[in-house]
Amino acid sequence: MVGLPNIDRSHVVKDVVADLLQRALDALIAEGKLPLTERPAIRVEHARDRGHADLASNVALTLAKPARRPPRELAEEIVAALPGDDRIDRIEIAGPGFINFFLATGARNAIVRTILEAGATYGHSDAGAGRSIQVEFVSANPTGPLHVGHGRGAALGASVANLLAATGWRVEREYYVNDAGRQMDILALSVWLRYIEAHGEAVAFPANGYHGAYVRQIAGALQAKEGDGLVHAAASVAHELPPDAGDGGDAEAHIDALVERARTLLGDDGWERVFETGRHAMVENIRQDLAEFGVVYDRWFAERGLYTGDAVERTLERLRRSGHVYSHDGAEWFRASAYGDEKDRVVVRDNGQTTYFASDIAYHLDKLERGFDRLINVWGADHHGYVARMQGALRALTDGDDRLEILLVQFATLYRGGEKIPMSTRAGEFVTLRELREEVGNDAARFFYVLRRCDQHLEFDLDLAKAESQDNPVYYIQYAHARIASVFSQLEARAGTWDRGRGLAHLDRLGTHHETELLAALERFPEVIAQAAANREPHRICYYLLEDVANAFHTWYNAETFLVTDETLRDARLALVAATGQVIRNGLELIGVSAPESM
RNA sequence: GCGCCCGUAGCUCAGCCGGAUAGAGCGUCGGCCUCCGGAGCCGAAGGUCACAGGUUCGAAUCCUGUCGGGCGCGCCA
Repeated sequence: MVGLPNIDRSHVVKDVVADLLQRALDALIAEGKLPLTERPAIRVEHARDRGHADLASNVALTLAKPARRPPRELAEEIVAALPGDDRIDRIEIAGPGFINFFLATGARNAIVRTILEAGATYGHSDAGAGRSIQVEFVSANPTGPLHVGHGRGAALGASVANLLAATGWRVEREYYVNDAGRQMDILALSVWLRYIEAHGEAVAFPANGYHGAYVRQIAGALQAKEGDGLVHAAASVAHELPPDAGDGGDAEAHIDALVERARTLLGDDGWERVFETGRHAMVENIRQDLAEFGVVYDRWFAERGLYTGDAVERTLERLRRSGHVYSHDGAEWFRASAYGDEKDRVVVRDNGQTTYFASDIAYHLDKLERGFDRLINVWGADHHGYVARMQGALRALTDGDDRLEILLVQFATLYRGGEKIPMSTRAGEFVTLRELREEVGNDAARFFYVLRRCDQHLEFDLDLAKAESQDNPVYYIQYAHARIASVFSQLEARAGTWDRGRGLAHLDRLGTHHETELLAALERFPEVIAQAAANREPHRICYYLLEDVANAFHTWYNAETFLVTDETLRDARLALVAATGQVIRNGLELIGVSAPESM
């Protein structure tokens, strides 16, 4: 993916205009008419309101101050110095000093050829210049199936990764498997309790254990692998444990004691086999779930690996040496407050155990050592309290370099029949990603998840996502694509063929209002991708496809017949139809949604 | 109490590295139409951009404060 070709943009009218303005300014500066020391950056924008213009520039406004001239007067002078171009019909100066360009009919037609020639790469660019970037996302603890909240992180992370790849970054997608903590011990314990329960050794299930049905399934797998070799009598398991919450005790103390008991009864080897069965089953469950969702990783990084080696200790030692970690009150602290965090954070507890934060720093040091130019983490918004310390740690490890970016994803709420679906992790009310996918389909799920900005709460309307009507935005876009395929099969049914060369040779036959609108939308695609990638905002792709492309296409389709008898006109229109299909496919690809030929 | 995110049309949301008369879909109201692909097409009404200051030639957009909503503030993971 390194060295994506530089795309020739001489056919993109917006760039043509920017170039003309640049030349006009250069000329004025050379003639001494503009007292500017540096060459100003030119900005040309698509006019929001077509009544104003097709393209507009505010250079005269921004230059007014440094040039000490009234903006309108400046605009007049720039316009007078503009070289001619037959793609521009006329130029006006409006409002406080905008230079408005009205394009000649057909000025944008050349984009059709560009799109058809670039095909699947149309819209891509090389802004990333082959630099490397790692996107770490989802990274849910493998203690249960993914739920709908994780789905949003998955859809966002995958789409952002695609956007970066499309803009010339070398992207690596990674899942950090938190398989080393106490929660994993509790999963192993839960599995084992269900396993002995299936052998008639029922122990009261702990309040803080994992109650989900999937635990019994894993217990079944354990049974298949181990037979009854790991069964212990219920009485020996429950013997003299501190009381659980239901018996007026402390749920945490109870379950920790149960874990210890299981370890003792099973021995290191037996415990490890139970643990590994649970870990493996859950990681595979998640991997499979995501793969079905179209989310595939380059690497699954196991937290456990940090402990089998000396990564955590090595990281701490490095921070101690550089003075970022100090001892206090029997614990060791990372000097997070030096990097804008509210306070310093413990990395080694007074009992000698390292904290989760310590292994997270070690993990991120590992990322740095792998040489990524940039790192992106996608986190649930409930983790925002960790942003400052994590970025602080990264700066401490890189001498102040700001290489880690964290995208926080707000919560998603599901609605069915206008009613909010309650979402707690309590058994029964838990909505998994798999259930959601099965109900609305992968396409709708991927689309709705990234439809909103990630820092916006998401109201996910299940009924709308399932609707086969044009109210459903995914359907509306996919329908445009299917319609395009249908136009060509319709042509075939009438024993006609599309002469692509003739179409491209007669693009000047395009020029109606609807065609011009559609052409303008297609021309904008590379900018939309560039901006979506730079801001990590895949929702822009959704809105672009929906409001700019699909809408313009449907409107055109409804207004005009493509399959006319005039062959040059027909072939030119079909070229535009084909180009539209290409842009829709490319856009949907970025957000992981399929582009069906028929629906 | 402190910190982060968000307050835009009746509803759900775009627009936010400052730019002209703030947009879309749904809903509401009024007209057409059944045509390559199926309730579709065209149009209208509807907004002090939460509020108050500030910066600027120009603010929904940047800064400060207030109010409202969400989330987070362990030697938990």
